[in-house]
Amino acid sequence: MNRLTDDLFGGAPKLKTAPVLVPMPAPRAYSYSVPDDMAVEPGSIVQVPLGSRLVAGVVWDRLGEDDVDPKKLRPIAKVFDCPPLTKEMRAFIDWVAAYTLTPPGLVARMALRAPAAFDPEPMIEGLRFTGVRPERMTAARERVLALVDEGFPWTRSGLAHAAGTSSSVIDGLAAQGSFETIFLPPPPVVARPDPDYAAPRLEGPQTDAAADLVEQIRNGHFAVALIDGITGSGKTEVYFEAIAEVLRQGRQVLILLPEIALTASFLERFQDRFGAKPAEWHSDLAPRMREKVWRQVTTGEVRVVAGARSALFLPFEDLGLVIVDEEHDPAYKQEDRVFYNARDMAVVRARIGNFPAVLVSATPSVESRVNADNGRYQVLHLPTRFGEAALPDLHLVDLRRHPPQRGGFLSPVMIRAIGKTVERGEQALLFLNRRGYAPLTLCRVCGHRFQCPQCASWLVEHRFRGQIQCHHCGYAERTPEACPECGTFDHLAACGPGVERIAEEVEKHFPEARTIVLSSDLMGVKRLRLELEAIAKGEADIVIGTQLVAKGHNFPLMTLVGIVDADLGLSNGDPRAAERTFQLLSQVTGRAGRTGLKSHGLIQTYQPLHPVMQAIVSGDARDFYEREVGEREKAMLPPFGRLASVIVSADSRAEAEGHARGLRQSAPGISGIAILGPAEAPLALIRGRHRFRLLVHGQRSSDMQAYLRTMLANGPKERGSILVQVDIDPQSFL
DNA sequence: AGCACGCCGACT
DNA sequence: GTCGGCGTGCTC
Repeated sequence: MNRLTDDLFGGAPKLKTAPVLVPMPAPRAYSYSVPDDMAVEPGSIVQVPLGSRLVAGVVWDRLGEDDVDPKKLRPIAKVFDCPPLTKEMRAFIDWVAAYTLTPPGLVARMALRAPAAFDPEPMIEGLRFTGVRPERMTAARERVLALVDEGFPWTRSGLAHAAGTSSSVIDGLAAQGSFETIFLPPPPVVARPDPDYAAPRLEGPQTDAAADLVEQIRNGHFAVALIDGITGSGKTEVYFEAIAEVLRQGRQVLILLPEIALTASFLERFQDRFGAKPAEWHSDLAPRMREKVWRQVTTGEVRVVAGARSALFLPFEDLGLVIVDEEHDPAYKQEDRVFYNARDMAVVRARIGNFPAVLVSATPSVESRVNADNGRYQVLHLPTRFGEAALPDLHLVDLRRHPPQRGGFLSPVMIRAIGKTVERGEQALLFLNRRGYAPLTLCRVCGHRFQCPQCASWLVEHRFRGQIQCHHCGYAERTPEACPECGTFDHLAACGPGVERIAEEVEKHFPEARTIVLSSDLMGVKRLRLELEAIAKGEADIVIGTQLVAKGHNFPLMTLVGIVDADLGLSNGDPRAAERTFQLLSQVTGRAGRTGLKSHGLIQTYQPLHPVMQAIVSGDARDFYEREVGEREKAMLPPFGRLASVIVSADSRAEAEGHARGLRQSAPGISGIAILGPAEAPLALIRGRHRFRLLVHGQRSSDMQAYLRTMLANGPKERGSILVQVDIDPQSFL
């Protein structure tokens, strides 16, 4: 008995029905009738009428309680000729939906993000030589027949092109019976990677780590490994061996990367090892390519996908391994529509599929570190650099002892180091994680500060563009010449540095040096790639960059890395500030020393004793992580213990901050407040329009609720805020 | 989420 | 007189 077949009419004629997840925020699947001549099974991808339009949906396992009026049932329009979603994929979608409190239809929609891909790609028309030679021979015909003699099929235009003729020659031969038309399967988007294409280049601890991973793959069960290795230690080469083993088993592999790390150089590295590129999956893939990749992933034709977080929802035919590279990267969090952290959901995907997951980072997230300490993850440690690479010498520059000149932001120590580097013909990288010229502008006459009219943040001056901009909401206006408050001209003062201002200072000290600013607002991705290539070739002496210089690219001549303001970001109230700063500074200083040249890092700070600075210069982060775990416990951030807590949710960070301020004043029993984005998975307990969560923890949750009710009742922005008391089990994703 | 329906302001 | 803004409500 087909369990999808429900007898809705007692003795009346039987009507086949099926539950279908539709791309809509309904709490459960909808019922559709199945035409007599149609066969569906759980996982079938179908087209159904919904309101006035046709949408793609998935036949689901169960309907749940069903009280829908049978008269409302509409028939499934068609079943796509496409492999059904596997049982694992369906279980994954249900799990993610339940965990993130997202309607299952919206999660399923993420797996169907390739509009026209559900029907098979059309076959390619090809020609094969029949052995029949034409009565009359010509030179052009001769050339064509010489090519086809080997018996392989050709496309009509391909053959004409290869023979240097027009396609009418081919048509003429076909009319003589020289060719038969055959249909060829569409070409694969990428060639099959060969696990034994190039021998692995492994040494020392890499060999053991790779052997451990291969062993895990051979066991073929769920397990999580954390590759914890410093920059340049060869982490990629190690997980490539795990991939090779999965390929030998004939199963598929998913490599998750933060979008920005999906570079040509990564794909080339993969190709060097496996003889073919992985298929790419990210948001700006051309639609046609997107469909092909989706299709070939479902059929198993594509064996390895390298993708951004959304690739996690691709319906693999037989996934056998998931890798999460740069697992600490905040880009894994999706904070719109469906809120999830792809790193955590990758672990869930592996558990449901009963295969290994590998998390990779030079600076693991505190969450992963805790999971490793608790024995949930196996740690593979790579403590040394690979090959020629040597770690840069790192030194703190105490800005209290070596202050910059008046009006400047670079310490004399830093300026001397830049000078020596440039003299040697090497490159210097100055890192400041702040776009624009100055983060705050004020009037020296009346004290007016330029503030965004739409939100509350300061307007940032962008001198190259002649604008002042809000980095929060995107508001921008031309830089005014006079103070809008008191009308005074020429008395507006720029406060604090941005990369543009550092460039100005550098140009003053080194007028002959070739200086370039790399900032996301100054160039598109294409332009950026060109600039990065030019820099790698030595076409710049001093590079000044924001966050985007932290990732990926290697600069062989880069022997000095200078952090302009290492303290930036430590004081913004984010409970993860120290961890983020540590990760960012590690990445940036890791840009130096990738070749044999001796390299240095100078870190300007007012807090040389801060644990982040100590961890960075000592290269030993153990104490730092231990401390961070303690701080997290105090702030009640995941992934710790089971807590009785209260969560307030708000529509914006500003609103959440307002609530936090109010709470600190009005509720003395509070022991911790943390403001979280919606993808903090274990806290994904409130849905709706609310975008930020304020997790408040106190001695007694009933007291907390009372405080919160009072505060929200009196607050000016209470609209849309709700209260929930919850028990959180932050480890529940395992 | 998407789309239709519905009720009030500036324009061919 | 219409085009079009986005508020409200519904979809098996």
